[in-house]
Amino acid sequence: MSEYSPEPLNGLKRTDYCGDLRLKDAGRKVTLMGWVHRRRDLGGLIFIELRDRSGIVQCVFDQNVSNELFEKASVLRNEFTVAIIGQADQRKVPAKNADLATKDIEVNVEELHILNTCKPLPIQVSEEQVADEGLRMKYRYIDLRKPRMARNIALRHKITKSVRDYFDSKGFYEIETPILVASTPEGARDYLVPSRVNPGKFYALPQSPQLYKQMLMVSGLDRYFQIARCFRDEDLRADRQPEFTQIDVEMSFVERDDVLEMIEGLIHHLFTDTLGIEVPAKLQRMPYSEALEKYGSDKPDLRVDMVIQDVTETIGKTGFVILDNALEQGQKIKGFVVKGKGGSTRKEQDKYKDFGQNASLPGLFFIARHEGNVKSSLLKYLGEEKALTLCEKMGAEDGDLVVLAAGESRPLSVALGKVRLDIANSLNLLNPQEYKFLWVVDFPMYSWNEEENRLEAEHHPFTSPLPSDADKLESAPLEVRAAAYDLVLNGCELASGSVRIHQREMQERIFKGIGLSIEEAEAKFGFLLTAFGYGAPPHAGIALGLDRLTAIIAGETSIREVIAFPKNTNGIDLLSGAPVTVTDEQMKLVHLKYDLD
RNA sequence: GGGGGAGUGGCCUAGUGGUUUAGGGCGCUGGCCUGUCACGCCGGAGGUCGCGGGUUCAAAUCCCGUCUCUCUCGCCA
Repeated sequence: MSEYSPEPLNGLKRTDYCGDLRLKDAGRKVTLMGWVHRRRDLGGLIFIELRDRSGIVQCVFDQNVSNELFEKASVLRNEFTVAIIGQADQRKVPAKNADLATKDIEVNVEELHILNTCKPLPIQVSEEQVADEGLRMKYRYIDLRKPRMARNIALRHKITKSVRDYFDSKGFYEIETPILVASTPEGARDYLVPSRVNPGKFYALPQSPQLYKQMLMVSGLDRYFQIARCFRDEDLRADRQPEFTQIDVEMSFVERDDVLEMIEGLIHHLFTDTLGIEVPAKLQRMPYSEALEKYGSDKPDLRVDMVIQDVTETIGKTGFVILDNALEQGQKIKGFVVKGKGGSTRKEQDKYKDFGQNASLPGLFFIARHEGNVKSSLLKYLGEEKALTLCEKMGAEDGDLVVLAAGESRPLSVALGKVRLDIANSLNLLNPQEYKFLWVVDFPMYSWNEEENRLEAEHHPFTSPLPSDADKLESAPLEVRAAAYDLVLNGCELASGSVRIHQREMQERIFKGIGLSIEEAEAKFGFLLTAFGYGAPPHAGIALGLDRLTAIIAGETSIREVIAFPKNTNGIDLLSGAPVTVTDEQMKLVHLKYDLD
């Protein structure tokens, strides 16, 4: 390697981003700045793929044009930082790399400025091999240079921009709410921040801006949104980070459908803007009870049309001990049809049985219609005629497979829901390019918390019950439906919201319902109850998970691929090392002492 | 808190008790090459096989412990 020293910019100005150059730029003199993505040194001719956040363009150094320039270019190595001035021209030889957006153009270099060198890399920027994720996080600044990551980050920007444009056009204010807030008793664990000036007291980081956005409605600000960071001190997953971002929305003087329509507009706008995909103006809606009955899930994946059907009546008493016993215990027999799998092998059916096992369904039965025949282990109990009637009723034609199981109604549906998805997955029926949206509505108000032996709010305790069910709040609380709604995309919960309570009396009833004493309610949420007494308007809102939304649009399975600096599964930021120990001096300042076991 | 998977030069990996002096690719490096495009060709450096202990004549390979990464159940109003 010959000697050289990095140069200053010296007033150089970039004229173009690498990835933006096209045939129409041929003949222009351009100044580019970026990184050496690849070099191809042919001896006498050097090709450099120059990369910046926009993409890659080929640059050419020809020894015959300038020997001095050529010598300088020969020291370039991967990820050197350079500025290049040259003539953009149509490629002399057509590119073999047809995927390259800049394939029609190359830059004949006239000036090269080496702005910085680069040591051999701990992870490679080229995308042929993917380094261990821990290493990627430690060297995130290199990882983010990958075209795919740059694309994801750009997409995220585009989405947030699009969200802001949309809500602005609809008369929403973007309002920041506090990050240092009061700890709340319900829900996830809070991150705590000790207060230096208030010894022994703590802030919490917000799990959501819920109460503040409701205060904004009481304030008469009418329409609020925020790209809001939220914090939950719970264990991590591929789709769960301790800090995550929500598109948080609240509106006054509206009912449920006004919110749904507003969000349908947003989704339509977003998908057109980012993917060029036309989402229906009105999205399908389904009550929670129906979603569980038909799909065994409160977030059904509608890309798969295998619908769970209750065939208890059709099958009736068969003489088959297992099914008859189930019937006697008041259990149900349910199943669904797998299209085109009537000829499935024993091995495939065994695989489906494994799916059943994983969903804690010990017994899975099959009825196969194949080339005019009916095959089933149940045949000797059902008889061929009944089996056929069952198939017809379920919509199973020749060539299809019926999957059946018995159990307690609700758990059976849930288990079959899992099996349904596993089978669909194994048959590659889940097309990632297909986007099936669904509003799940009429969620239950409460669920029973076994451990704490009390009711808890299924959504959150600020959710209004459906007015028609409110009279059952005390007498039959588990039957009360809430004015809550989820937006589901391909089996993934994208958004969750509700019509809020805006009257003190109703809010007190709900707090009481979840076992919060008057004193506790007053201590934790007194300001909310007080505020409701001063002319709180009817209001409703929703929050969309920006990370998941972006991941789905980007075609990524992990939200870490669309977050610039995510944390690992232990909640550690491998780049900075956070969380870290602090000095005794710092601890003393915030009046804290360790008590480590 | 529980369960599964993984850890081999800077990176990705092959190797499941002895043919291993741990093989290949990328990267790095010396040389050749004027139209490559994951350029090509010839050479070179770089490894206590995560760490500690054990079993064995012999351990990257089997066992135990431990650390790290990852997936997952619980948890996530």
